[in-house]
Amino acid sequence: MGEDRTARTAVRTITDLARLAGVSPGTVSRALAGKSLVNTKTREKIEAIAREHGFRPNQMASGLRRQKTGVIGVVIPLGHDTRQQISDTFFMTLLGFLADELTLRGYDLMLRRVVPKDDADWLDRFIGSGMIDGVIVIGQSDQFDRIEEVADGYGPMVVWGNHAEGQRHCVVGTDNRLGGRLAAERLIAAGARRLAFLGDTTAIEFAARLAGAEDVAQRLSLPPIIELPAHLSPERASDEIARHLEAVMGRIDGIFAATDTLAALCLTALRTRGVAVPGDIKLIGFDDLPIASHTVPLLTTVKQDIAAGARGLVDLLLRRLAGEQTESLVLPPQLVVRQTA
Amino acid sequence: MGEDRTARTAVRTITDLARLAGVSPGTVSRALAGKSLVNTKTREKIEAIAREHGFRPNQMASGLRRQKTGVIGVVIPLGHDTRQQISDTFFMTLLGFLADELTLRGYDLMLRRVVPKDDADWLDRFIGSGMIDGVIVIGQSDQFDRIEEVADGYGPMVVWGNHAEGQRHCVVGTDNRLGGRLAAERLIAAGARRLAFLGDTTAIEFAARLAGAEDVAQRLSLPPIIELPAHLSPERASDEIARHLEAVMGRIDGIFAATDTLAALCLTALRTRGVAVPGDIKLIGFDDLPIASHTVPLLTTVKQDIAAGARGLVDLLLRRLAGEQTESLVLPPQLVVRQTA
DNA sequence: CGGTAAATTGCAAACGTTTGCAAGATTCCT
DNA sequence: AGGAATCTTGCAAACGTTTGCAATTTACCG
Repeated sequence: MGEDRTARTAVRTITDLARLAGVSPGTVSRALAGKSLVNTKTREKIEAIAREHGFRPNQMASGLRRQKTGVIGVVIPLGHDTRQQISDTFFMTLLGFLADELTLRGYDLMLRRVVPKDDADWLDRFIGSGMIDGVIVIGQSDQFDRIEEVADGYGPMVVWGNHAEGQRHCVVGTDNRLGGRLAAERLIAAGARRLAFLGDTTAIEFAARLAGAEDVAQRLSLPPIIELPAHLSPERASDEIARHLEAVMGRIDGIFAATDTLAALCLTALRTRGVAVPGDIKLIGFDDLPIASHTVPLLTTVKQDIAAGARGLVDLLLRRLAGEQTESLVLPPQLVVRQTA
Repeated sequence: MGEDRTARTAVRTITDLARLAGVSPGTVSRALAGKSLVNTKTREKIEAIAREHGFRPNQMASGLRRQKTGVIGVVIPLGHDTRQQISDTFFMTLLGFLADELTLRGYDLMLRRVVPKDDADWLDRFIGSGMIDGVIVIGQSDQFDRIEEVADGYGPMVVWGNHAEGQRHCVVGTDNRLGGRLAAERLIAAGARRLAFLGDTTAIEFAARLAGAEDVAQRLSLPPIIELPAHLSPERASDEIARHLEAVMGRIDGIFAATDTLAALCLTALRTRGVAVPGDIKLIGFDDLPIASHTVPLLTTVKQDIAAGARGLVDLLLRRLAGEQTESLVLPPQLVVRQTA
């Protein structure tokens, strides 16, 4: 009964709590904030009451007053292909690591997926909402210019993506060009000479991967790499891949897929038409997603260190929040040789 | 130059904007809210100025005043196995669909991953933060009781997971028991008689799947199903699976894996030891993740409709926010026959 | 014990928005 | 033209915290 009575007293606000403790709201605020300006005994009493009633301060009010929210925005721009990242294991895994890393650093994560094409204002709207202290953009998609503009006037932003000479926004990402070189070199070491690149190069990360491969092809005076554009969503990609193979079969002996997902689809398509891998065609992917170690034959690929990427993103963002100027962070990819090349 | 001057006038608050428009803040608020109480001409003028200066109202302040934030919390409790869901494609895909669905309905998404073991207070803390209007819990993990308690005093919560007789919290999920039946029936139809279940049954969803399979085994007077517990993270699971196979090989001819991910690992392990699938052992998974259509041989599995699940979660939550009482939603799983059984 | 320094508290004004109420301006009718 | 009805607008009080400043209490010292 007595317990009932105390439990019944709803104590939602710091003022309720203050009344119960017989002090002023200000004191309660200070006590809960753990500042040293309040008497130890008072603090303990207040903490006890707070615990007993399960009191939690309203973060909205706190955020408004302090002009900071403790929330980091994470935004995934869905480019050309709206359905793109939904199936994209890479981005989702990165998101998982980001959530962990941010939690660890005491921040909450607000997720937003946007379609820039329908909503030119996507980035400013998020930043201007007053809900977030900083923003992490996952993937530049085709929004490089928009991001550059924003970066001029807004500090606490870090982007996952490709690093270009002289760009103004702070980016974390794999050295895609180097990755492309590694991939091409591996294909060639495995005996391939006439290469194709599978993937849509309007995404600048992919373009950079192709460029790296082309570096190698040129250096060795191989024929130019054939581009085979493909969407990332499995439904669409399957057809596209089939058509591409139809067209180029016999003229190539090595395929560099922009993504493990594409590589896996490609592998299936090749098997369907009875093409031996790596016998007739060598194949290499990118990312080293779980799927790469489940295909038959096992997929040779270029690994991105996703956990390190997430750590880098958060680290740089928090340093920028603290007012620091930060350079971009370019992570080295790593060749993982399995069976397809 | 003129443009420079106007652009320079920082207009962050509704009051700034009011001053520029020569009206009171209240009028600006009403104009921007699109209420009909303001003169068309005034509204247009205000909207023009707002657009010109890229004004966005502060959502924190708005949220505080209106006592609603337009944000839905999504929380993933990491149970027994901390690293669990990070690699779990299923949860991540669900999250992606949730993000889409919430955006569509005009809500933002706040993501939190918690380790209940280290933080008994995880759910109340999130709810009491004042930052969210409602919460979606992805996966009951081993927190069924905690969730039940909270459900008694807090309406706007919907949980992804398993539905049990007479439970008090509103849940959306696949009929796991039925799924288990479908799986067992398929294994048996393919010729298996001595079944094993691969997965950790302290997760109640998995327990229900096993229960469904046992229903069938009992009905047909087959020997009891052998349990092979395994973690979900690939690193740990591989070893565990290898050990399990070592122990039971020759005594079973059908494996029901709790998850496609486990099934894929299992398939690899079986190939390593030269066991023919489906020749010597039939195998079936659960979920129908992308990986299921990339293994060799292709994985037979029980499909969960993730998109429908996300839609259901959001729909029920919004109805609860509107004050409605809602029943749980149980989705039918669907057998997808491929090559492993 | 008087007096100063330090520690502790209360007061009240912010943070930026929304909204009930009432005042002022228009419109419309007779 | 006079007055009621309807539109528009402004005023000011919230929403729940935090924090500078000042007032009060306590501790300390000679």
